[in-house]
Amino acid sequence: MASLHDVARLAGVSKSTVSRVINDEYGVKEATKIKVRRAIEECGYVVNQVAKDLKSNKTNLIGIIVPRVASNAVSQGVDGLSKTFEQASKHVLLANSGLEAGKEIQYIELFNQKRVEGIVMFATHIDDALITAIKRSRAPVVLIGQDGSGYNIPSVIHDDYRVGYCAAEQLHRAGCRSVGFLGVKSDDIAVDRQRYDGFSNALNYIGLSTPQFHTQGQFSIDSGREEMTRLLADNQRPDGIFCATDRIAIGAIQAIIASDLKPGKDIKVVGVGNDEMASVVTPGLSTFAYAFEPAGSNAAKMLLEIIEQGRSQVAKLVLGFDWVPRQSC
Amino acid sequence: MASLHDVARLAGVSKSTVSRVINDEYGVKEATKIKVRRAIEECGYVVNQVAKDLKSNKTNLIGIIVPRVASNAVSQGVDGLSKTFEQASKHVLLANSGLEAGKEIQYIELFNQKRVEGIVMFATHIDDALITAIKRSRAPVVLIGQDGSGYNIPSVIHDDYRVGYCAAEQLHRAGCRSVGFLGVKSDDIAVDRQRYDGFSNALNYIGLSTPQFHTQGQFSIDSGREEMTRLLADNQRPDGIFCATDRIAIGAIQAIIASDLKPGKDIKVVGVGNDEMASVVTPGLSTFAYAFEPAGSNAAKMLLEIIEQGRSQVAKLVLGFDWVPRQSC
DNA sequence: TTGAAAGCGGTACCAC
DNA sequence: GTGGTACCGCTTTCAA
Repeated sequence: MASLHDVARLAGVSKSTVSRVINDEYGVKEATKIKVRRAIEECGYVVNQVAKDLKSNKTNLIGIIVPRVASNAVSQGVDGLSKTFEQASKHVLLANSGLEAGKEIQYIELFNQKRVEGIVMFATHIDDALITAIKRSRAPVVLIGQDGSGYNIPSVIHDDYRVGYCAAEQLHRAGCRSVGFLGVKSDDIAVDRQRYDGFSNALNYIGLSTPQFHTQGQFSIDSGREEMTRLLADNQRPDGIFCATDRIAIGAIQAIIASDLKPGKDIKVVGVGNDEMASVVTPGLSTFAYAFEPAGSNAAKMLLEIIEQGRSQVAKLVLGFDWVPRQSC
Repeated sequence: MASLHDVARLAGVSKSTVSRVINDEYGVKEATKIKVRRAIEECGYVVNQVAKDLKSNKTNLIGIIVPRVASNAVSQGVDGLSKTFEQASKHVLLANSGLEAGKEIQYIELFNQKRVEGIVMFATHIDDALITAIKRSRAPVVLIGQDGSGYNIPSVIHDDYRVGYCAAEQLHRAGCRSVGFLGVKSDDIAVDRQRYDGFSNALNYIGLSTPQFHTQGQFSIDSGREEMTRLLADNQRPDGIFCATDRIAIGAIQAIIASDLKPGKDIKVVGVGNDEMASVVTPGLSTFAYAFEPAGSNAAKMLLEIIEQGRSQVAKLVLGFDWVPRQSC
């Protein structure tokens, strides 16, 4: 592959001159410019950004770590991130941990070797190893989805506690007296713990009894259906359920229908996220719309501020949500 | 940031020795190894991959260009790509063109400057400028979603012609006599042209009349609903419709219901893709399941083969699909 | 077993 | 206006 040196030889000038032409610097005679441009064309020269990055000690690179791409929260978040970074002339390295433990940490190290200027990570959980890895990282890290601000890691999160609280209020307002929670594994603070706590505390405040149940399934329609089927078979008969995600809620609705009960009437159902699916199921799923793409663009802005100013004014950004009432509650 | 040189000074050895220790090479005395490792620890040295890449003239980098991430086809495809590349120790640069014309071409050039070893592109259309840019690219390019094999560009596509053909057969088998097509803009060869042609030719072969209509909307539920509403208002009364995508089909179903007709009975509806939404709408949407993640992993394998062998055995990979019958047809 | 030095492809300072 | 040269951080002979 042709280098500056080759171009210089071909044009009969020095590397310095070629460099000047390429970078549109002042003080090069028009005639030489033309010579050089012809030489560039002739040998198909393409700038070597690797060499430039080394020399300038700057990569304009941002690393993004995701557990998987094919999820509403992540794919929309990545769109928000990449658009914002693109505007700031940053380029994006994408790493997919595939939910394998330890992979995120490897990627943080790899990204530091690649001299990224910052890292955005979609977190599914937080543990000590991860925190240590983030602390060791030269490149600043911003978290999306889980709150790391307690460990001094800037984070963009959704208002998971309050969404649980509001869910209880909505179910109560709809006349429910006996309710439960379909959650996920408990090390997911944002999705399970926070939403459950908000829900539970609101029930308490309202004067209803604590949740009848708190299942711990997966992030899928199937899992929601199975958990709900099991509960109904167990003779659990709530009049309202709050589901940690819309997919779980949709599965629950299917189970309710399969038991010859009417979701939205016999049992009210509330989800979280406002997945597009929520708008097409029957009955329509009442849910809380989360701002997934803004989560990405805000995280990007925070990270850019940290990169440019050395620190961010905001330690934690909590995004609001909107209640989207449909037929299920 | 500490460099080899700093470590060497701290350990009282030469850069060469430090390099040997870092890369686990033979012939370094145990005692020196220990000295060096302590020095590395002490100054928090992290390998500079940029310098390594320059020196070795190898980046292990792959560029991926997408129109957006938040789409079923793309997000699943990217999962397939990133998993396969990860296994081959390649890293992924992600560029989001945001559907802006010309952006893809800029990214191809940028990726070449960054010395990526190959590029995968999710194409929404193909034009001369794009083909020229791909031809000029040093890094080999593999297309996903549109067929560039006619221009000698390796491509992974779905069997869009045949899906149209099968859709006609399914509608016919379900008793339809008068059918139409809800498409997208016609420069989308794969999604509009191919599916329509297969559909139309099958009708002809079967002995039914050609499609009553061929609309050109967007890739959205709303667009599908609007087009179908307009058709029904126009006194079009097909007994079957084939929709270029599941979202369009879901919109159409909504419009049919809003007109007090029964989708799946008065008007049969068939989609393409097997979006998860198709399984949760009522009536369930009959559709063809596309292999989005395999599209990604196969494209990755093709690209890796080209990078390693210099060329690929396969010029074009056509992925099959499965008929997923539900209530809408 | 270790070190000195050249070079990867650029940039930038200093001469001429 | 243009060229020579040192250097960014690493690897890799070649010598010692």
